[in-house]
Amino acid sequence: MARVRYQPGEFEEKWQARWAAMGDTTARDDDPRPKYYNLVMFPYPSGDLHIGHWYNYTGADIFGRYMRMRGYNVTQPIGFDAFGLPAENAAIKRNIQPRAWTLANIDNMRAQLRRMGAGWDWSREVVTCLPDYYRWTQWVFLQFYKRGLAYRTKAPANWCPNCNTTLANEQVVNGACERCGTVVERREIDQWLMRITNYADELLNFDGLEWPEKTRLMQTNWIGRSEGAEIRFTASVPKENRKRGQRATVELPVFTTRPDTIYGVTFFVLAPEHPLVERLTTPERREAVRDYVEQARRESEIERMSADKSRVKSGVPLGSYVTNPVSGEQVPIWIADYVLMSYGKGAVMGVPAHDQRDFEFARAFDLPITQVVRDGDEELTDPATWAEAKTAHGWLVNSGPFDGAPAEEAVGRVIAWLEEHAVGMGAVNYRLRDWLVSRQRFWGAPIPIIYCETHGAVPVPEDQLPVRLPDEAQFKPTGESPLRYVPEFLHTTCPICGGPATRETDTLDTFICSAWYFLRYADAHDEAQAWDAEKVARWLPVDMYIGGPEHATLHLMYARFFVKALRDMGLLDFSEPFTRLYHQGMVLGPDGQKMSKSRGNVIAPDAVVSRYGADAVRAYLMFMGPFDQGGPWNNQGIEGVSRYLNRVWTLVTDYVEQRVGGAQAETPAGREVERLRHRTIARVSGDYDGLRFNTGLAALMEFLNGLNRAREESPALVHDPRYAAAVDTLLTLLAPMAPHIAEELWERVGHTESVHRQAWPTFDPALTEDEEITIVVQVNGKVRDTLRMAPDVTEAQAREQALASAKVAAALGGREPRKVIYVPGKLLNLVG
RNA sequence: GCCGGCGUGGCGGAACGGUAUACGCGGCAGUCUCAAAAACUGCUCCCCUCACGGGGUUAAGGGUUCGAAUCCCUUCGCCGGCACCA
Repeated sequence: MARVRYQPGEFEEKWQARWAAMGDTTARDDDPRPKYYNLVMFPYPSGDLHIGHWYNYTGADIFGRYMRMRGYNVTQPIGFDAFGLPAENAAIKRNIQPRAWTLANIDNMRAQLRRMGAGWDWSREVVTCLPDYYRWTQWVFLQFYKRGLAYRTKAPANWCPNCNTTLANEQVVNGACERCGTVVERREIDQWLMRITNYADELLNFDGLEWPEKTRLMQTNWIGRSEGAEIRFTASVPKENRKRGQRATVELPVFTTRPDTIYGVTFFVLAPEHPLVERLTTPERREAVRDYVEQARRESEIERMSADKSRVKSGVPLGSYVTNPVSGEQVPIWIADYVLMSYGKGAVMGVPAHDQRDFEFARAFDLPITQVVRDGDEELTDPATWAEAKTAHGWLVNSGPFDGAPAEEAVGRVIAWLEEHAVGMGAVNYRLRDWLVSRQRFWGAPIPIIYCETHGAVPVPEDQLPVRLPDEAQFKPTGESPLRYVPEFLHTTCPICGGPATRETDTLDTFICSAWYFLRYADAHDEAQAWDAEKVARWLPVDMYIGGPEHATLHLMYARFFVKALRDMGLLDFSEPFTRLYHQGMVLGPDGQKMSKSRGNVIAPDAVVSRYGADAVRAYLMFMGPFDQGGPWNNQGIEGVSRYLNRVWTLVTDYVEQRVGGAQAETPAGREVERLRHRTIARVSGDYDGLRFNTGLAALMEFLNGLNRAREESPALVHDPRYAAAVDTLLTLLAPMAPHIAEELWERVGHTESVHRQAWPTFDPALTEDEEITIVVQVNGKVRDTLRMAPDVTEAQAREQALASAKVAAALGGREPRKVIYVPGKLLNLVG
């Protein structure tokens, strides 16, 4: 008789349709069970779900299904992060509109997401490019604007000449555009920023969060908190109205982490872009300075991204001098591109003796080097003979009133002096910069601001939102937003005076859309407000967030900032969006390399799903290795997992066939089956809790192997109710990982209610142990024998048996054990 | 350069400080078959031994411990992040 084999194609889609009709994955707000918010990073609708999405979402779905069986009211919402550059680039390339391209992709990806068999809560779907979503993105932006957390300024911005837009600091990688790799330029333009720096300190606090250590560290380093002092140097400059001979004093503050080295300042350096450069330049230096500034502007980003950071320092003197407010000394002012306008005050006090970069600069231009810190009682040597700066903290020398101040105190004493004399203060500086959010592109949420000649920048009244994107635009590489060339969009009237006005034509960074989408999921279709406070209080914060680690300093930091700011506006009553965070690893191509079209090593999910079924793809992805590690795809690996599912199929269908007729009766073999069942429940539960799906599946494989062996040895097992329980447990434990086959077989076994509605099985710890255990006997730490004994064996009994063993006796060679280590139920070590 | 992570069979990977190599892949042998595929069974870290058995092995070296893949130190290699951050 031909056996009916496991053919997932025959039932997977049937169950997907039935589950949709059942509605179990649609979480109700009024469900009395405890809530569980199981979130995945929503996809960008690029066209197709790729294997990385499958990996991410399968792990999340297994966890969500598991939590549902554990009795939680789980929501696992899904949506689309639908604004962004690829749509616009596709529009340019194919001469279509971004909206049509995006919405078609979304339709396709919805079907692919369903084909995973994942328990999505479609009732909460959000699509960020639709007006009923971006209306509220604009509203959120205006709340930030009203409180001064969104502002417009003219400042140097990262400009990608290929994408024709500005970029956030976080989107610049090694001086190049994160998206296209083009070297980023600096441009002075008006732009919108979000005041994330207000929250720098609070963002450093991760208390109560279950986040990967690595991610917390990355954010911490990105924020880059340094403690030190602000010190105000002064310089004399010609008065701006240029009355002959009249001079004014300007302040030149610096930030330093080493105020204790203040007496070692021998020069002063400004960033080439520093606003006071021109005024501080003497006439005879004007030309050289202008050349250097020009050169730095042209080359800086390219040069600064070059790997060789030890390149020779460059710079030119301005011809003028600053006064050191502590020592009263005058030192020359230089500009040099090793000083960055974007960090600190854009100016540094040059202390070549105790800072390596200043040291190199002084060497390059023969500037004096004065030692002001000594390390213990060492003899002072001539700094001209040093190979590098002495950066250790120590005792002050050559430092006027501070001479002899010890390491611990020196910094504090100098700061106290600065404060007392009102020329500086203790200060904290951050590497983090405000978040630049305006993009000179079409396919984003329009910034809801109107410019009026008399009233300036005026926010669009909230009841007039959304500011709709026009249906069509022309895409030309002008460097300006295409919206500028849509007259119906551009021209409007001032909300205050009704006079002629123009709209802001930049759109918002898509990271704004994704910085609050997890709030909208709680109340996705509210037409009256961004979210209902009660619903958000019901569902937030997110209990589990699973997504890639590449967003550590982007989305994950922006979302934290948004939640904290919205909390301070009284719009939320919690401080952190994501309680538990988990990063899945990356699926590599069969060659162990990152998948890419050019390498030809891309695995298309649709193709493998049609060949092996969704369950096999899910299970194989999880079996590949630890979930946070990912690994190379192996075509034979999925064969193996598919074979396993086939064996499950065979075991259960055989059982259904063979149990017919015979009377129910316990068999001796049933005892071991029952123990195996309990042990497996314990293992799989623990593994699912910890997202260790690879070992969870290994346990399920061992379970199946054990059941096959037991039934082979005692065929009467099929009539033993403990075997029936084992079959049920196998399917129940498998259900989160391979939901379709589990459901199909569950029905074939004769159950009428979905396997996914079953309570997660419990286990009795007493039954997870074998009736007889193996005690390892070591002599001097080397294994010499193993003993089969009762689990409650005492040390004396174990010792007696061990000494009776010939192998042990031989190893001991007649000596008496000097010491005996006994680990109950596990091991006996005889030390001779 | 700085910060973090990781090195275990031919391969992916298991191992509360307690029998290293679970589970799977691949390979070898067998059952079934006219044959193949599928399915099933057994073997499969290295060395010595026909065997019984013994010795060795978690990148390399050292240390702590009755006992180390696991903890500590040094070196090498790979991966990720940051990078002239004052």
